[in-house]
Amino acid sequence: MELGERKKRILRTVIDQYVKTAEPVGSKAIATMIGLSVSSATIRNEMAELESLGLLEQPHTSAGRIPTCMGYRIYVNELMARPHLTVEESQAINQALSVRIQQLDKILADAGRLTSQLTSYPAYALASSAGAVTIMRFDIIYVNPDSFIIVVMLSNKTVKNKLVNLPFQVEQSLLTKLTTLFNASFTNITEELITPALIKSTERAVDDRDGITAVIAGFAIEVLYGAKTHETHMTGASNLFEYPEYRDIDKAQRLLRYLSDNNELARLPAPEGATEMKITIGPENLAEELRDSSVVVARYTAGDDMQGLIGVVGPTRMDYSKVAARLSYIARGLSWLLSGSIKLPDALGQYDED
Amino acid sequence: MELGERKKRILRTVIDQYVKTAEPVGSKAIATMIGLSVSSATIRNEMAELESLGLLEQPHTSAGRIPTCMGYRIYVNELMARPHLTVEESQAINQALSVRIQQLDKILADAGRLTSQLTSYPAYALASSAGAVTIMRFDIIYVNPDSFIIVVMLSNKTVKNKLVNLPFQVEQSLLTKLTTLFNASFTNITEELITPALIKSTERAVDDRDGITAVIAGFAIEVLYGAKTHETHMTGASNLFEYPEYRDIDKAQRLLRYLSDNNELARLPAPEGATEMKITIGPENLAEELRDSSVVVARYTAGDDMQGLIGVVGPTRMDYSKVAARLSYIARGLSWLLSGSIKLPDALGQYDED
DNA sequence: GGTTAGCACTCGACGTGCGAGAGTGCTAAC
DNA sequence: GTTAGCACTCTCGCACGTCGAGTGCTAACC
Repeated sequence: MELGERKKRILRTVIDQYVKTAEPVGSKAIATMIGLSVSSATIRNEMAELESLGLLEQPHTSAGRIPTCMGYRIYVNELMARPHLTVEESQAINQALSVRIQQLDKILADAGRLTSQLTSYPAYALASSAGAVTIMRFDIIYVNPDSFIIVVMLSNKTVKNKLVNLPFQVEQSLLTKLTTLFNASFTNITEELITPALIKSTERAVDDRDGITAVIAGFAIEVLYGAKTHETHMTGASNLFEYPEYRDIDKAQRLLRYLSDNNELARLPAPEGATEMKITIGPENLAEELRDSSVVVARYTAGDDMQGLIGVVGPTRMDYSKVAARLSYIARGLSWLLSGSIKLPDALGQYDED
Repeated sequence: MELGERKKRILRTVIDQYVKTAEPVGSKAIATMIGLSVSSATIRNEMAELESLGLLEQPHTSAGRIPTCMGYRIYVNELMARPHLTVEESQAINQALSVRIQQLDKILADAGRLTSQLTSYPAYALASSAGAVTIMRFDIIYVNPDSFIIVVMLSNKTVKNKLVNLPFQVEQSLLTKLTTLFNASFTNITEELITPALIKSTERAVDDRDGITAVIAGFAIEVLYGAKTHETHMTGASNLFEYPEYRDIDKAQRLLRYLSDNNELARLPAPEGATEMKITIGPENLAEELRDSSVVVARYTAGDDMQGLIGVVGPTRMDYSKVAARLSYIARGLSWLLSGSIKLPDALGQYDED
């Protein structure tokens, strides 16, 4: 697609203006805004051509023009300004992210909230582990005769625990024996390999008649199962209402319903290959519910196995350049934070697109 | 408030009907629905009186009547049917609750989702611990020379852990010494009592020059801090749009924004004293955002220290009797589940009001 | 005294028509 | 290639008239 310089300028002006006002923009308005000293009639001719190229459209005959999804696509790929964050903005993000080293889920929720606040669009964050997760080690802590704590460390470097209360007493020596056996037989295997047969044989080996072996094995299965599923967070959904495109209740409802379904969230578009960020505009989205919305999503990494996405959903009339810049910065911040570094660097660099 | 039998019957019919249709109900409709063989004119006279008592109102001169908040109050206190759940319904709830014994937060999220599904209103669940939480025991698990796991057990019977990776090596003997010391000095005290001085003196006692003591103490503080704050969950917000009273975008937005603020959720009405359930209608709510909505909330208990609320928010035109019955059942189910019982009883009993 | 039929009245919902305003496409001149 | 001018189109908001539902009131009835 080869566009003349002036056409590009007009397209950009239409988009920038439409993003701000949500009103179709007319030739006269552009003529005054654009630096060039040409009349509105000239602009009209250019706009008519842009329309025949499929980049602009008219909602009805006598209104101004609005960008089509293809127009946004050109804008995102070629035209969009790449605003650097101001010092204040990046400091605010750094500060928000570095407040407290917490569990992954809390960090994710915070990052989502932060993103939503900074962009004023709904934001989502999700984490998933790349490969199959296994248990790397078991520890069983004897608390008192009728309770103990199971601690397991997973291959993705997370630790889970469970407090078990028994309606009867248990010997500390049994727990010691079980610890050894579980570390020998239940580590480095996936959930499916924890079979009833394996549990039974372990039970017999320690002469456990109370089902304690089964309790521990059950916890192992539960933890492995939980690690397979995605951790998702969604914030700022009510921001949607700020935008006139969602004044239509039914439209808003459909999108909100879609976004509050965690399974659907996990299926949202993701950056491919080595790219850091992906922008999906309107009908480019696979999900029916998103066909007239856009998604901007950035990837962050957390150690070797974990990786996640943080994204923003909004109308196709989205301030792509602002959102992309902030999202990119936050994703990098998350990567820093989660790869174990304690402090954020002063500058994380700026947003570069695909 | 002494109402004649017929007036009560009319009020109840108006409310039942209005809850179903969201349309003002007229005298003629009532005359046919109600069993009594009286004409619409009689009903009109009765309704005029009910209006002057402040229990009904007319949205405009020539429409039917709708209940006022005071009308709902009377209904809830005196008139409302107490439907028992059908066997299928209670079985569905039992099954959903007993699927899997998980962490508290997961259970809460599930219970919220369940409530929302069963009532088709937005639901929230929150847990908070009654008294001050302290740490009851510390365990430190040596994993390898540069990492270890901290496990703490809290007075509210929950267990938290953290995996620590060090940029240097640590002696197993140091960790053993620290375990003893922390169990001696950091148990049974609240967050405020973990002072820099206490940390410093522990550090000196074990000759720790690498700051490992501070890491462990930091985790203790973090855990105690986290235990103080409320765990809140909100589900099914998009259900709100089912109801015509929230077709007004601004109204819906205000409520949604309010409900997505966890701090505000924690301040919602709660049952007082020994009552199990509380219904707050329209202007009875303190929060401005809830002035034209209603809240039904039930209490559940989990062991000695923990207690929580599970509630539903919707229009004042709410099916109070259905919601109350389901909520009560679910709250009891939660209490059972969280007090350690493995299996739900077949019947949890039925809803009794204050 | 409570109940009922009849009737005039009120008010919102809905459809229609009309004028204003904005912005366009086209044509002819520069 | 650019510009001014003009007729055209379409939306939006407003006013108006009609329709129907439901009421309040009055007078008659049991």
